[in-house]
Amino acid sequence: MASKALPSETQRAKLERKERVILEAARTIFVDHGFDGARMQEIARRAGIGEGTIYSYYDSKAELMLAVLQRFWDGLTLEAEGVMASVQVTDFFGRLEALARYHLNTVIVNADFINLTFALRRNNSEVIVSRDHLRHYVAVFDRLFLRGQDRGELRTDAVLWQARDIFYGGLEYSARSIEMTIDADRTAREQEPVVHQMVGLFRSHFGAAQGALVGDDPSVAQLSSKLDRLSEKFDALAKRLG
Amino acid sequence: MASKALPSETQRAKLERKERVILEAARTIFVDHGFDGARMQEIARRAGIGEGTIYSYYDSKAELMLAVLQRFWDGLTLEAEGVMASVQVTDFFGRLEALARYHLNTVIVNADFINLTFALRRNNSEVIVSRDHLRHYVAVFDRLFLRGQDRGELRTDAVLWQARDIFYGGLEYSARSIEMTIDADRTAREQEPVVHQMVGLFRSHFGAAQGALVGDDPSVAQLSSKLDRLSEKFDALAKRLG
DNA sequence: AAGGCTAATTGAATAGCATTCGATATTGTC
DNA sequence: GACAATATCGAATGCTATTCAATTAGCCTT
Repeated sequence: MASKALPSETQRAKLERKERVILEAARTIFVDHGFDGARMQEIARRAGIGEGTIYSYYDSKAELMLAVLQRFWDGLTLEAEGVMASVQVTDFFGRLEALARYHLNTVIVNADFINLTFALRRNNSEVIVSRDHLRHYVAVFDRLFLRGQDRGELRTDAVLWQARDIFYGGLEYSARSIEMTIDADRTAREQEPVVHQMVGLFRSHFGAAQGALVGDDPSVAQLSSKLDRLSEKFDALAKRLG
Repeated sequence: MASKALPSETQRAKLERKERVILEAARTIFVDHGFDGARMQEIARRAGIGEGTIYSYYDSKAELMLAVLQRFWDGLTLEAEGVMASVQVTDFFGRLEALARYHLNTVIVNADFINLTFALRRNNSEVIVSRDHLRHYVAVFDRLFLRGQDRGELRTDAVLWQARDIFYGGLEYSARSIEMTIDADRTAREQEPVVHQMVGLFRSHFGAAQGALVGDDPSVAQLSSKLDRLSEKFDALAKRLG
């Protein structure tokens, strides 16, 4: 029985290793040539196996791509969680800043890949990308946000998914803009302003009263000045009383 | 000469009509089946012409797609400009709301198509989608924003492209979320909250001091309670005075 | 350790599709 | 009406994902 389990374990390990080799090769070729530009022959050659062998691991090119994407997003999720675990600050906005910085940079570096995620969606009507990996990835933000609400740093009436859409949507679009201008006017837009912009936006729009330091919020400034005036009147009256 | 120009005019018109027919057919097939799923044969059949004829109008399937996209975005731009022209309100936030409502709805209705825009980008390394039509489209927002700054409704230190990325990025992501939940939990997320959220966000984050009226802002609530306490103290003092 | 059984691997054969091209039809000019 | 130029056609081409019959490697039994 032991002699049965051990070789089978080895066999499994071998298959898994080969699977990794295929995924690695596929990833490289897909990134270099895009989905349609990638040749199954080249992927097979790079993985050091026969063309047909790939099809005993994945049913089609699209599914292979899907597996590559799955791996990619899982890696990102792990990295994002790592960032959240290692960042020193404990307040919501500090952690949000770290996440925003990580995400923006990631999106810029892996732009091709992220585009492929959405490109695949429509390629074959049969194959629709499972959105689970995306859900899993954005869950990092969700946890942070809910914790922020629990700790009273965020408005309790703020809607999670609206905030999430602003966060990821804004950063993704910014990444696109940054890319576009880099090769358009050769004037690279910087990432840091985008990060700070996003954090500032969360502070002023989703931040709770007590924790928020909304120095630049005009409506607060307005009320504040009114309050100051009232305070002055009060002091004047108090002084008159002696 | 006149006899020369007139028939040539007719001929040109004829060709242009045929071109429109091809584009119309291509659009339908692309929307139905996606880029890879679309068969040139089917497009030809639908347009009522031979397969090869398409290639005397467009050099390749990708370029045909490009032409379809161009037409699509130009149409959207015109519509968006129409919305801006016909909306009654003149203040920035009112107009922004109209634009946001139009854009969100458009993105949801034409989701497939908009995905195709970005999907094509990578398909063949030779064919890279011209981003001009996108630039043209977002220019509607740009004009509105700059006008808002001129009129003193927006902070003058707000950066146009950052605001633009938040606006379009947030709405696009929201559209995706809305789509996903519609077929996931069958609980349709509504569009209106997203629109109001976006306008509120612009008000609190990009709005100039004087114009902002953020009634539900908790930081305001906090100041308000301070004001109440001050008011009580005031009343107490006044009573002491008799 | 040999033999047999199962599962994995291979690459040549198949099939689907965009694109090309020589032949055919249409249009415009005199 | 005939000639030139232009537009149209769809069968032939070429490229590539996918299949499959043949071959090999792994594992178990005796």
